[in-house]
Amino acid sequence: MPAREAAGENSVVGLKGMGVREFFARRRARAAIQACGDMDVPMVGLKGEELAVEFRGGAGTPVAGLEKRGKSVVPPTLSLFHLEAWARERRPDLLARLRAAQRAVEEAFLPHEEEAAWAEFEAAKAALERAWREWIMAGGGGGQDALFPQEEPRGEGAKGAPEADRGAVGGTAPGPAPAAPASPDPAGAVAETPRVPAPPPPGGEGAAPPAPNGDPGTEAPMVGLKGKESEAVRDATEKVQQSLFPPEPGAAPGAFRSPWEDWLDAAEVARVPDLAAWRAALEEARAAGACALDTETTGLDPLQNRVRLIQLAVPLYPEGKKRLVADDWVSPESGGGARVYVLDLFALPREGDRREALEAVAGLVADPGVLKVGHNLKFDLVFLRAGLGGRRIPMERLFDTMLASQLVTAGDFVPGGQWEKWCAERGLRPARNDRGQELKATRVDAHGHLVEFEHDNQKEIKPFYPTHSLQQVAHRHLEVWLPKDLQASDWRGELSEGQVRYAARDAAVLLPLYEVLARLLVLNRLVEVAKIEFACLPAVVEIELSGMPFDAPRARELLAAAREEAARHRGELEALAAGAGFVPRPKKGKRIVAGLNPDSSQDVLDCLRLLAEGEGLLAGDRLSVGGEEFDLESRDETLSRLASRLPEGSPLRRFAEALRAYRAAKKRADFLQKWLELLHPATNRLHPDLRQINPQGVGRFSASNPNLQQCPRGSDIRQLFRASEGKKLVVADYSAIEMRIMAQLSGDKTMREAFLEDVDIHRFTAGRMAGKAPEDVTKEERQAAKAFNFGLIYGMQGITLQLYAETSYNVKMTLGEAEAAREAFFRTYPAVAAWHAEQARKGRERGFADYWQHDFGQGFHREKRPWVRTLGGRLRVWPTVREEGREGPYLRKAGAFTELYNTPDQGTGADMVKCAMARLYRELLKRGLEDVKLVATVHDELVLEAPEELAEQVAELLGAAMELTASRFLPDVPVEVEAAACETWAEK
DNA sequence: TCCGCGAGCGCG
DNA sequence: AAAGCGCGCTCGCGGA
Repeated sequence: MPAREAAGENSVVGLKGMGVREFFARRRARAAIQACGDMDVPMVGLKGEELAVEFRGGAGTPVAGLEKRGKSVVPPTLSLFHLEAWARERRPDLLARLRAAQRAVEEAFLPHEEEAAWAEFEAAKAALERAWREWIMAGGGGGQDALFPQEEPRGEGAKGAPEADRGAVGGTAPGPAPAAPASPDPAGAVAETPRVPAPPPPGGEGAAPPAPNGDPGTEAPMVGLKGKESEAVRDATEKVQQSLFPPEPGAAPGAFRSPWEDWLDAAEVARVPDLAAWRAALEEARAAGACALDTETTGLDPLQNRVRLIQLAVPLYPEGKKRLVADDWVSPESGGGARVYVLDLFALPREGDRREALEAVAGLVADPGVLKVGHNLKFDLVFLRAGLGGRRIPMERLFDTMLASQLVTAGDFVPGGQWEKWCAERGLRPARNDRGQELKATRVDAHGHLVEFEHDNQKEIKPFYPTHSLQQVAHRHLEVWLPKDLQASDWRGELSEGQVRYAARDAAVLLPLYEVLARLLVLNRLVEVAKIEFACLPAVVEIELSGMPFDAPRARELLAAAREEAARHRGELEALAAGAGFVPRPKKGKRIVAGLNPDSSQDVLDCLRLLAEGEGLLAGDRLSVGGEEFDLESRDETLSRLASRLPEGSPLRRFAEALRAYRAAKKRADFLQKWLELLHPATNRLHPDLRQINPQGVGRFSASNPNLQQCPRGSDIRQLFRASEGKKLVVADYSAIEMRIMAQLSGDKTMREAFLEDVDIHRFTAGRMAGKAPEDVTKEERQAAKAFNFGLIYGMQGITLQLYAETSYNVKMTLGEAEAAREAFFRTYPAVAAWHAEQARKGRERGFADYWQHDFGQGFHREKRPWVRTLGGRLRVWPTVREEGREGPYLRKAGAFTELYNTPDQGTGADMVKCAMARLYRELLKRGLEDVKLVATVHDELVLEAPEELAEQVAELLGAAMELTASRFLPDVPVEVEAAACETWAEK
C-alpha cells in the first residue's frame, strides 16, 4: 500500500546547521527518500540553513530506511555502499549479480548508448533493496546492522532510535521495489518500432476523474524545523553525520564548498609546447576512449575570428573504474581526476604548425573510436571548420552537454503563478543589476551564485525555463561555480595564468557533467533522440557557416519602396484621425506629440473608438456592426472582418484598411532593414543563429539574427534569396507532413488509406465530410477542409474554427456549421479522436509517468509527471498544477491541453528533419560534393545551394535522404517530398 | 536608461 | 470545463 494513503500527520525531518556538510545532509536525505520506493517522492528543500524533508503520510507511517526519533524522523543512509555491506554475508548471490552488473556498466559507460547494462544494474540493485526490506520486515538485525555496516565507525550518534521505535522501520510494507529505470513509455524509442498505445474508446475521455492524490487534509506546506525540536534533531543528526562523514581537517565551518571545486583545482594542467606534444595528447585522449574539448577564440564570429586556445581534458579514472562520479552520483569518485592539455595556437612557432594542430583536432573529431564531449559544440565545431578553410569534415561520436541538458529538461518550467513561492522555497532571492533594478528571471542562491532562467512573457502561463549555459549546468549538477568574467576577456594578446586556468576548468568540468547527463538520458529513455541531435550538429555547423545568399542591392530598393508605402498609409491614417478630431492621450514621461502614432496600440484603439462613435457603432466597449459585435482590438483579422462589413466610404472602414496596409508595409520594411543590417561583411550573405532545442522541448529548430524561418512568402521578398553565380538553390519539403504523422500516430485507417492512394488530403476530407465524391468537392469546401486539417488535429474548437476559416481561407460559416463540420471530421477520422483521448489522459494524474532529474543536492530523483513522446523518442514533460475539480483537488498538467496533441506530431516532424540533415551531411561528405552546401532548414524544408550542373542530381539526393528518413519514422504512411532546383527561394 | 510587459505579426 | 501548436522580432508604454 502506498504510504501516502496511510492516515496521520506528516513527518518532518530537519537537519539544521549542517554548514560545510550540507551536501552530505542532502545526500543522506535523498538516499533515505529513494529507499521509500513505494512512497510518492517527498519534497526536499533547503531553507536557509535548514534542510527540510516532508513526507506525505505522517509520523505513524512506517517508512523503510527511516528511523523515528522523537516527533521527527532521521533518515539514515541506504546507499549502495550500505546495501553492499549488508549483502556481503547475507546475500552473496545478489551481491555478485550487482557487482557483475556494475562492471558491465562501467565498461559500457563510455559508449553512452549502453542502456541494457544500466537496466540490469538497476534491476540488480532493486533486487538487493527488496531483499533488504524483506529482511528488515522479518525483524532481521534489529535494523541497526543494515543501516550501519561493520566498516562504518559506530559512534553513539549512529546508534539511532531506541529499540521501541525500531518497529517503525521494520514494519514497512515491502511494496513494489523501485522498478529498473522506470521512465515514460519505453516504446517511444526509435530502436523499437514506434507503437501507439491502443487508445481507449473516445467516450472514455473525461469520464471518471483520477483518484485524488492523497488526503487533502494531510497536505502541509514545506516547513523547516524551529525551536526545541530542531535542536534535538540537530544534535542527533550531527552525531550521525560525524560518525559517517568525519570532517576534513581544515574545512572552514559554515562555508560550503562543493567537492568538485577541489576536484577541479586538483586537475592537472599541461601547457602544450609544440605540435608533437599536441599529437601525443590527442593519442592519450584516444586511449582513454573519451575526452572533453573546449576552445577559446579571439571573438565570436567564426568568419572573422580565430581559435586561440584548445583545451583537451582527458579523464584519469580511478584504479579499476571507468567513472569519475561516485556511485552516489553527486560526489567525485576518490582517486579520479582529469588532465587538461592546453594548446595555445598563437604560441606555435610556425603558421603551418597551427594548421597541422587544427587538422589533428579534426582527426580526433572524425574518430569514431573516441567520444568527444563539449558544451555547445556547435560553437567549437564552427570555428574548427572555418579554421580549416571551410572544408566539410567528418564528425563522429559527439556528446554535447548543452543539448543533453536541454533534452533532459524536456520542456519543464516553473509557471509564472508559482514563481515567487517556488523561489522562496529554494532560498532563491531576487538578483539586481548594477543599477539596482530587480531582475525578473535571475535569482541568487544561498551561496551568492546566480541562477538564471529563461522567461517567456508572451505565453499565457508565463513560464520560467531552466537555462543551459555551462555555468548553469555545472552549478545545477555539481554545484561548482565557473566565473564568467574571464570568458568575455581578451583572448587575443598575452594570456594570463588565470585565463589558462579558467580555460582548463571549463574543459575538465565537462567530464563529470557528461557522466551525469548521459545517465539522465538513459533513465529518461532519451538516448536515441540524443543521438539524432548530436548527429545533426555537423549539418547545423554547415548552415551557419554557409549562410543564405542575399541580393542586397535589390533589397535596398525594396526597402525604400516599403518605407515610402508605409509613410503614405501613415499620412492617410493621420489625416483620418485628425478629421475625426483625434488627439492622442498624453503618455507618461513622454513628450506630447500632436498626431496619431499608428505604432501605438493605445492611439489606434482610441482612434477606432472615436471613429466608431462618429458612425454610431459604439456599444459600450465593443463595436457593433450590422448586428455583429467586435471587441475593441486592432488585430489584422478583426480589422479585416470589420472592414468587410462596413460601407465603402465609411471613415472607419478607410481607417481599418489603411492601418492594415500600413502594418504590412512596415513589417516588410522591418524585415528588409534587419536583414541588411545583419548582412555579413565577409560573405555578403545572411548567417542566422540556429537553436537546436527550444525551451518547450518540441524539437524544432529556431533561427535568429535574422530569423529566416519567418521570411515572408508570396511576395517579391523571397526572390531576394537568389543562388550565387553559377549555382542553384535546391529546395525540398515534406508535403502535408503533419497530417501524415498524425495518420501514423493515431493509426487512423481512413486517413492512412487516403495517403496510400495518394489523394489530395484536403479534397478527400472535404468529400468525406460533405458525403460527396472527391471530384464533386467545390473549391470552397476544399478550402474549408484545409482549415480543418491543420486546426482540428491539434484540438481546435468550433468557435476558433469559424473565425479561422474566414480569416485564413475566406470561408464564411456559422458557429453551428463549424461545430457540425468539426464533428464530421472526427467521424471521418475516428482514430484521431481516440488518440486525442489517449493523449489527454497523459495530462491527468492517472496518466503521469516517471521523470528523472538530477541536481547536486538530491542526486538522481524522479517525479510523476504529465508527458508525451514523439516517434523519435523525444520527451516533453510539464509541471503539474493542483486544480479544484468537482470531486476534490487533483493534479493536472500546467498549460493548455492541446499541447498534448500538438507536440508528438510537430516534434516527430522535427526528429525527421534532423535525421535527414544528419544523413544528408554524411552523404555529401561521402560523395565529396564539396561545392554543395546546406544553407537553410525551415521545419519541414531543407535548402541547399549547388553548382548548376549538379543541381538535378542534388535534388534527387536530397529528396531521397528525406524520404528514406521519413519512412523510418512513418512505417505505415507514405511520405512525399517535393524537391526542385530553383534560381530563387520564391520559386518553390 | 534599463527592464518587464503586452500587442501584434511573419513563418511552419 | 476548456482548448490549435511551435518560434523570433518590433514597438510602445510604465516604473524605477
